[in-house]
Amino acid sequence: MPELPEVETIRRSLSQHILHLSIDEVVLRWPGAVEGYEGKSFEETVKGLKIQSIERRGKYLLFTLEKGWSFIAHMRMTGRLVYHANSQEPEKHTHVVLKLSSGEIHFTDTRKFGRLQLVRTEGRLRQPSLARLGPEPLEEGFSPEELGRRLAPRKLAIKAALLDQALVAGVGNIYADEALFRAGIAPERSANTLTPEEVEKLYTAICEVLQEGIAANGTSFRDYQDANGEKGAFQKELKVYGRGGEACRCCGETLERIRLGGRSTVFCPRCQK
DNA sequence: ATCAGCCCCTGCTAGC
DNA sequence: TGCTAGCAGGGGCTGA
Repeated sequence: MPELPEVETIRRSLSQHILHLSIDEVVLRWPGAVEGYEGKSFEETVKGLKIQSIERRGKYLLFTLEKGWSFIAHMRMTGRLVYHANSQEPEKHTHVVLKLSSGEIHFTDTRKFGRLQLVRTEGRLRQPSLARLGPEPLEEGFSPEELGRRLAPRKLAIKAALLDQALVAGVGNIYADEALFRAGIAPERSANTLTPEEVEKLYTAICEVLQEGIAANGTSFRDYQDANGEKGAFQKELKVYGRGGEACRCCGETLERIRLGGRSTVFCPRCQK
């Protein structure tokens, strides 16, 4: 599940290879993987355009092309963007191949939830899903005070609140569970019941798990890999995610697994209050 | 405005 | 062994 650290790792690894290369040919093996263009097809529109930059916003990757075009990629659950220096046979679930002036990018997604969306560069940030994103947690503009202001009117479970991309961008199921464990906060707590001290702890925990996640090149729990096909290492650091029924690494208590916000949630009933 | 619940999709696993 | 039901989940959408 690519979350902020995984998407950032993909961005960095892709940037090593494809900046300033041109897209010579697009092979659309499953048309449902691309959306958002008008008139000419995705293939015709991006053909011949150079890739000028790759940025990240939340869990989205933003590719700026020439002539005022950009495309936005979202991996959702199982999406991968892998660079191959030499031409490769597409895998079973490779939906889009971008053949570049040197090498090619394969967009592969088993569950077909991921998307590439073509937009005009200047309208990109007004694109609805990007426009509603909350602050970048590792940049200026996110602080304990800001987090507290955003949690204050919310009555839903703090775990569900952290998954809301409008609250803070880029946190998903793995890092939400890990951050709540580090902060010692029970996931079912109503968001608006956190004390200022707890909000501060949560803020610190979110920043730490994301930074450590990036430093480890992400978490490869199931499918995730970066643009070089490399796995991450943060799964070794996970304290609660995916460990329901096992012993807490901190106190030995059996970790509980519940559903919150439609997502499986693991926490320690002794360490998290 | 907020929020719970459903849907999309495939592969894996538990259970019979 | 071979089948099916259940589960995994990000975000868009619907309806309360």
